[in-house]
Amino acid sequence: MSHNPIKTVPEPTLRRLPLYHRFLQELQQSGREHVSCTDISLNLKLDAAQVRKDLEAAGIVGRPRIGYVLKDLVDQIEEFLGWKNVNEAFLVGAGSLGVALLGYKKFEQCGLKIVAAFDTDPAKEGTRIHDKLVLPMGKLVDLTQRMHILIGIVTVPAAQAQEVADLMVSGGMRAIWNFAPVRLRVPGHVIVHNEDLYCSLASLSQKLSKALLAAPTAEPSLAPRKPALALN
Amino acid sequence: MSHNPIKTVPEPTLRRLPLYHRFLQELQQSGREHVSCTDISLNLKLDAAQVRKDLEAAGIVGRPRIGYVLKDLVDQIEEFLGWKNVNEAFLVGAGSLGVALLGYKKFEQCGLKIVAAFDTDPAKEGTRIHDKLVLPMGKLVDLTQRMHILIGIVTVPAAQAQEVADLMVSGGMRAIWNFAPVRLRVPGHVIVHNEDLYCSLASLSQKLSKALLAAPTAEPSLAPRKPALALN
DNA sequence: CCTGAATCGAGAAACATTTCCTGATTGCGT
DNA sequence: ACGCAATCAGGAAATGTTTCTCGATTCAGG
Repeated sequence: MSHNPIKTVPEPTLRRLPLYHRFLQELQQSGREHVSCTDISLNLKLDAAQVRKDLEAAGIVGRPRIGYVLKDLVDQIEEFLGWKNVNEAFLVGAGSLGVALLGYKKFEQCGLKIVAAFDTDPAKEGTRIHDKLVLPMGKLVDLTQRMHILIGIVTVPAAQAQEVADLMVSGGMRAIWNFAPVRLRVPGHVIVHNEDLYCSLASLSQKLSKALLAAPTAEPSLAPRKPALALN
Repeated sequence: MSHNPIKTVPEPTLRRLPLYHRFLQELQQSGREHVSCTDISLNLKLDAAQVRKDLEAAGIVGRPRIGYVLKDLVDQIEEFLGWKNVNEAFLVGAGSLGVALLGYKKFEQCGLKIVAAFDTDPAKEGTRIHDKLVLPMGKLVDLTQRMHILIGIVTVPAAQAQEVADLMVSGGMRAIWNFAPVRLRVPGHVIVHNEDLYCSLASLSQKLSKALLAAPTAEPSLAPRKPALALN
């Protein structure tokens, strides 16, 4: 692929494709053969035109009056998202968040196989979490290199995140999924995805504040509220 | 809604404001009094004009040549995001992800106080996690009503998420922070924020696939790779 | 007090995304 | 075989977001 045959796909589209994928898989189990954009849009409460454009962006074509062949569609979405060729990943930071991620079985169906975890805590060294071995930080760079691991998942506290990212980069990783609330500094060839809960929360709380100003109480609940209560 | 006095702020802006806030707090600790958009943009690698527009959207004004008064700026961002008046929240699903969220101490500084957790597991009932009481599901609706809890956090498996959301809504909650990979169906007056890791992952893996096609190997690492290794 | 540089502010332009519209294709029922 | 309705496709319009440009304001230095 010399001169970019892959046109860049809008981020919003990328984030909707998995939604379609999930719904389509459900549909498949109910024995359907074909599906139209309208079907998808109805289920996900989106605009049908948008669904069509998204699929178009992923290079998927359908047939008038029929829609898309369900099986092919699921396949093509997976292909497009890169979920066919599974990438191995290391996770650093075996705290509760890390443990939670290690337990997400379906990541493997989405092209992500977490093969090991790393942590500074010597007590965790050598144990297994969700069947994945926990190793000491010292081995991170070496193993990343040897095993050609391309994806790193950062679930350490903010203060250590940059340091961990540096190790990942020096081991040759190309993508970092960062759950720490900091912006990592990495070389240009490394992709960083920040999963910053505080940013999400900001959006939520601002919208709630706004909504409460507009309509302080929800539609009156059927049952009258009982006296308030303190929890201790 | 009568006539909207609060102009709607772009979602991207809402998600950048916490970034500014975090950087500004650091700056504050280093004793600075004033800050310019340029300072912020340099640190976060954004466009200065964008920073200015974001602050403008939040209704914040600065002074030419000086910039913004650091203390006021931090205050105004918090005010705008609704982080001043703390909202209480219930978390449902005390699995590892739930436990992780219960441990995020800084949520309180961002207007979110998780006051209790709920879980179906009787073994967890009555225990405390990060100092928060775990209660049985049966008490969710009643307590939500009595305590006027407005925010619910869903950290249960996908299969139970809708059911939990229904309970939250029936108790009078107005906002749901959903970590389950499903799209919840809720009445129009309820705000839902989906934290769907699979959607994030899709974006990451697609970009990585694309990047690997363009440049299969990173800049050659200094040390030659050692032989690959299997982990077991 | 005047000049210059840094900075905000506000509008214009460029760009991205979503929504709308129209036309072409296909299968179904008659 | 023929029309009808469902559906994709592709372009146009509308909307939203980012980037650019220029003028106004303010402080610092001579």
